[in-house]
Amino acid sequence: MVQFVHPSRDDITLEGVLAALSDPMRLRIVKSMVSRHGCMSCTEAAPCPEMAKSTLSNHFRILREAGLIHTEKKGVEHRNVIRQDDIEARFPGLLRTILGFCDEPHQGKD
Amino acid sequence: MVQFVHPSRDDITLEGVLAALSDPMRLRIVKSMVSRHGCMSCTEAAPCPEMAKSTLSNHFRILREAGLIHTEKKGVEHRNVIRQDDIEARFPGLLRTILGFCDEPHQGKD
DNA sequence: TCAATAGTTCGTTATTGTTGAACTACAGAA
DNA sequence: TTCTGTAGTTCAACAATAACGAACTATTGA
Repeated sequence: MVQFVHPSRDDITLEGVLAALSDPMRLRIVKSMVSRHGCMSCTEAAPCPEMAKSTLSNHFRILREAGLIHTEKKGVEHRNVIRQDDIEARFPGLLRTILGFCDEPHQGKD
Repeated sequence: MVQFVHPSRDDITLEGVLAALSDPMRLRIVKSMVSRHGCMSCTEAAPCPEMAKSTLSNHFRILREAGLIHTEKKGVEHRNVIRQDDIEARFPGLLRTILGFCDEPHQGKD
């Protein structure tokens, strides 16, 4: 089963986005997804490996329901993409501004 | 007594600011303080009159400890000012960007 | 079919938010 | 000075949310 809830562009709220990004772990998840600019599985985007799977899953659900990421099933894993266009359309400059201030996590920009 | 805790400019963190602003009530408090651009007592800046004093007090404490506002005692009330310069120095454009998206609360800009 | 992998859901525990009541601090009046 | 009213804070209780491990589902490959 596992139905993914994705708000439409217009249903993305400022409070929702800020609340989702107010958690350091989620901020790092989003940051690495933006710098990668492509799909990432939940495990790939995990900010630290010792985090419980259930906690990670919860963070992705929050990001998803805030409209920050789009998730779809691809085989055994979930492919997550940042909804950069939607966020930009809704709150121009917001994501860029916020992410510009947080430190690079570890991504190698291969 | 009542010692106010104000982080120094450098101790203001992005997560702290985002967490403080991720609450709709606090967002409205900050918004009205910015548009007023002057001191406001806690009661003046209250987003809705039916909110419990203790809740309001807690919101102001969070904003204060996040470095968003500066509070000082003035007679029987507390004068709160937004630390716009500090936030701007630390995270240029952040406050302006965020506040630009949230609706005007009610302030009449007298 | 069986085992392994990627995530989700559930139940428990810990942390945080909300509220009314009691408290502190100050201002003005008597 | 003392008394009263006002502005906020602190405290204790309860409610909501977050983190975790364990059990579960779905898919892949042997």
